[in-house]
Amino acid sequence: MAGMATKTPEIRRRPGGRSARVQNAVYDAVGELMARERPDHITIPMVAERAGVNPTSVYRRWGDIDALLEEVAVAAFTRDDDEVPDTGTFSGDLREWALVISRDISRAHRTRYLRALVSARDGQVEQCPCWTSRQEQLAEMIVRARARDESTPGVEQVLNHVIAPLYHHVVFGLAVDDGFAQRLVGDVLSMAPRHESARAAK
Amino acid sequence: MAGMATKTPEIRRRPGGRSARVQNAVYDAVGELMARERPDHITIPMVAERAGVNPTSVYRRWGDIDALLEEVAVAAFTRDDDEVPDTGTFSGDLREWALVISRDISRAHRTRYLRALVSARDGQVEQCPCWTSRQEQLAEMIVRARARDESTPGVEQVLNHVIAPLYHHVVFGLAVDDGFAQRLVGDVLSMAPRHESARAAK
DNA sequence: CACTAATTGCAACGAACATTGCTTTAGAGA
DNA sequence: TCTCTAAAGCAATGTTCGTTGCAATTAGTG
Repeated sequence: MAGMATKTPEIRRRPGGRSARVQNAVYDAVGELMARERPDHITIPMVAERAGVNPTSVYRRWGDIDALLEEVAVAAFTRDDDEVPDTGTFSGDLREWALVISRDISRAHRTRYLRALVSARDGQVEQCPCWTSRQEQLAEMIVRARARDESTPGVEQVLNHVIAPLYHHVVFGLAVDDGFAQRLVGDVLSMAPRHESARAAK
Repeated sequence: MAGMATKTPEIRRRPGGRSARVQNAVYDAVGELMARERPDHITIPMVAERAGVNPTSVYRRWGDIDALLEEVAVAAFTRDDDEVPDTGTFSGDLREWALVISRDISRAHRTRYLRALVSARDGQVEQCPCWTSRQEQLAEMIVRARARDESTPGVEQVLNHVIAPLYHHVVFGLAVDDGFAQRLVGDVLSMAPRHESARAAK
């Protein structure tokens, strides 16, 4: 599962045909298996059988199970259906934003994918589209708040004290509920803002 | 790798004999392999060969690779050589404590074991001895500080805003250095203390 | 409608892993 | 020292995974 962010989600040469059907079947099969099996116990014959596809096809197209899982994981995380909250106050924005993220990553299959990403990577996990998009959203909220002359924590602080604890809890199997997210937001809002460069604020 | 905290580190029936030699050889082999191979690519024949031991012995004693990796991981994390800092002030204690932990978990093989734990678990990772001992240390520091009439953040806050970010960075492959740990401590010290029950403070 | 190229399915093969019955070794107690 | 027994080694076997050559199918193109 190496090379996560390097592979561009290129369009298949024959989008409407059998290739696409096979790909979808395989994706679905992976999704179903991820819901009930540990990632490192998933094999290509497994997904092939569940997808009603010949294992050879999977081997040829993806090479090994890591590449396949990686591709599906990226696909699962890379959808930008989420919009940046704009409630009028930074605390409101942050609260809503944290809730969305918290509910998102605490869904069962999401947790699996997260863990898969972690265990698969030798090096950096970040630089995945999902992460950078989150950072950009946060930066936007902060810029807007500061334009309103609000005092806000820095990007790094929010990442460290809201995102990190959320992900930590999810990855380590601890409970994550709305209250937890809210408490984190309350904590970070009560922190003294640290001076930091505006590099992350685009 | 399920059942982490359930297995007590029982004493082998023949501590001085061949069993112990085999166990040590296997443990060492796992350690070496963990340093250069992803956990889910490590097989029993691999460790057996490197340990100079018959694979059958490993199969019989540990059952499968997950149980073996789990046992070694616990052994690696379960050593209470760390003592609680006592600098006279809570901020000093916390700083030192964070540094020790930060340096500990950012060592290469430590990172591996952490990731192995994460990917191995379906349920909770916590309740491993290493975690609870950390919590107890923290609680002790807080009790001492409050006995000196210092105002401190709660146990949960420190866990969320110091431990969680540290582990998050390690697990996700981001850089962790002393400065990072220090910044986290600074942040949490500047937070408004939240009222919480004293359940964690023993 | 036919042609061409890509992709899938099929089948056979080799390699690695996992299991089991039996033998041998070595530590512990009498 | 001798005996006993738990654990390790050995060898044979079954299973699953991964690879490869070849035929069949399918989707674009003229």
